[in-house]
Amino acid sequence: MNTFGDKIRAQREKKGMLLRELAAKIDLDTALLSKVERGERSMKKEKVAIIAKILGLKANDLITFWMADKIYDLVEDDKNALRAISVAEEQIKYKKS
Amino acid sequence: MNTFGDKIRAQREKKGMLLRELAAKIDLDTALLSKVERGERSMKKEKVAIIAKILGLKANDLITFWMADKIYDLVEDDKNALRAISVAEEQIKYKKS
DNA sequence: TGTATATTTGACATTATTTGTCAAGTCAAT
DNA sequence: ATTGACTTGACAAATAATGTCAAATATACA
Repeated sequence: MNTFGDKIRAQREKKGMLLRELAAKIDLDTALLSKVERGERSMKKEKVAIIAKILGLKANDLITFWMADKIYDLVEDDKNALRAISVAEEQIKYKKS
Repeated sequence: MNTFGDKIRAQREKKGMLLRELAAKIDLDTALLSKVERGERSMKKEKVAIIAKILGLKANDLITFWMADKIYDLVEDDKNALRAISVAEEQIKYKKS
């Protein structure tokens, strides 16, 4: 799953921006950004808000997709994935209360 | 959050097993197992099924808690945690279909 | 065709995080 | 005060994540 990469690629192209242009703006190697957009690599969380600003996307949305991809990578090959997600959700909800 | 550690400590004590006994059986340093039980450290996923068998717990349940803790650690300090979990859940469900 | 530009690929280097180890420490019971 | 069980903290080793570069590929088009 690569929601995050898809989002930024779509928005970058919508803005008519080159991969290397965006890479330069966020101080990331072009090759790495290419991999991030295709979901082959992940990028550091602290760059997500920066890229959101440059692309004119909501930082919270982009961070959400970034985290969702991380969660997906963590559990995807396990049959207990949905149960684990559900337990984690309860833990978060409990913490909030 | 430390569901996994709590589960194994509770079950170990229920069985009257010493920390170092369990540690020896699963080939883990006693100090490390102590930290795992208290949630200060995580253990490798491949040891989870082994420890489940020794303690007489269902491996799938223990793995589920182990993963839930991992997800929790990943998102806990972010306000988008619940949204991210929800997106990941959809991704898993979508993949299955 | 062939050249220019954009992106991708793969191998490798660097850095960060996780996992493991040990010695010394605490604590409770005797 | 000695013993046994566990904990703590500093450090080491192993693994994973991130970054870099040069070469490969692809696409447009003169």
